[in-house]
Amino acid sequence: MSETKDRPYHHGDLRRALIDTALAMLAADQNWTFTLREVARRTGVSHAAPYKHFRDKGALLRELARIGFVQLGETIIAAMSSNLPSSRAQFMAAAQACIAFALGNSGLYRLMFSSDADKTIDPQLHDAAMNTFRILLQLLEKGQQDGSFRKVAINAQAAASWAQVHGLAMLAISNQLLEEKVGPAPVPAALDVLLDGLCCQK
Amino acid sequence: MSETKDRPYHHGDLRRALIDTALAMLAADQNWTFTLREVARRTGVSHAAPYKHFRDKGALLRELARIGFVQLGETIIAAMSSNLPSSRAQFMAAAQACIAFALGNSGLYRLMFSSDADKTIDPQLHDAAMNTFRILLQLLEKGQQDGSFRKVAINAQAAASWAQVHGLAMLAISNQLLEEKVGPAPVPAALDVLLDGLCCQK
DNA sequence: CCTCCATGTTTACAGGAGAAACTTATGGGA
DNA sequence: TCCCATAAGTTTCTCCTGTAAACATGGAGG
Repeated sequence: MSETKDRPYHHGDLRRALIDTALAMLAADQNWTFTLREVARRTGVSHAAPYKHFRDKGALLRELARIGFVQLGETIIAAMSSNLPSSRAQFMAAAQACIAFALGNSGLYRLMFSSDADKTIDPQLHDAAMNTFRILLQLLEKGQQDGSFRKVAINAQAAASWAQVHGLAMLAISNQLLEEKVGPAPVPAALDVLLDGLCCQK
Repeated sequence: MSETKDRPYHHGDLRRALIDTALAMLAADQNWTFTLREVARRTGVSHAAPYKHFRDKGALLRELARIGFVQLGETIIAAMSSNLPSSRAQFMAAAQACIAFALGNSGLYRLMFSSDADKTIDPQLHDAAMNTFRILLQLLEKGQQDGSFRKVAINAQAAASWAQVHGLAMLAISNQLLEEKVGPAPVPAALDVLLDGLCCQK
């Protein structure tokens, strides 16, 4: 049959193909209401095939979220690696990179922090999220050591920072920072409020 | 027929009954994966009846979220109304009340801020959320006037505070504040970090 | 060369969403 | 007073989804 090349019985890397399709759909409509059958259909495969690679739709979503955390981590690290003068500047760059990522991939970002990406039942996802979180911890530690940040319980600072950045990202995604007539650059302004509490010099 | 009293053809206030059932289910399993049919079933009504009151499941969810915002607002106001010495203390009380509400109604709280409660397509929901947000704005304004808070663009402070409190609430809900071995009282500690940036006196 | 077994496919079924058509009370004119 | 328009429920129907089970295929190892 001439279709052998077009569609060999064994796909080769269906798992990856399904992920790519789902990622594309997620990016296209910025939500994850697509059905597993639709993903299979677009990947050109029978509707039951995905079950050989993912226990259920949730497992696929968690894998997407895991990839998202890896990408976010890379994005943040890239933003920090440019030669920046101070820890404060580095923090600002990292936070803004995170928020930019959220804005550019709002569907994926929301999925990453949604209850559909339950980290308590997926160690791999949990680890990926933790690794990204650790970037923040290391930045805070360095900042405390070089005298930029106040020497307070590191976890309180981490919780405050993480909460702040994530909260801003979510507000930014849902347009709440524009609609309410916040100033021209609400994100750095809000981050400055936090950094004023974080940094030694007022 | 003897059933007239048990189940009159017209329910009386089915809309309210559906909301109550859904609210109960939301509280019971802290998620909103229930089906509309299940809600109808438990309310003792045919599966199509809810459509007379809600366009679809989303409409019901948004109404639940709206109620949640009203309740949250009342909770916060109650927490602030106790005689507190300073604006800083009042802010702390309001923030902690918000986080306590989130912990005590994690399903509802997550729904309120999820994409399933889309504020851009539901003016009533949007207004309810805005009203609750306004409590924070007023508190910040008062704090700036009485000299407690720095006189910075009010919206930057509001965005920072809102993001912070909401972020902490989400972290608290998903147990991320305990698992990562944060100190004994991570929430006030993190809020102190923010308040240090907010307040005039360091 | 032949035979497993991972990877696909087909078939089957229990629900769910929602539309349409039908039924029942109820209250506001004629 | 009667009567019917209408709001509020119900029944029925169609399409779709998730998921399980049984079957097919072909590539890699003995």
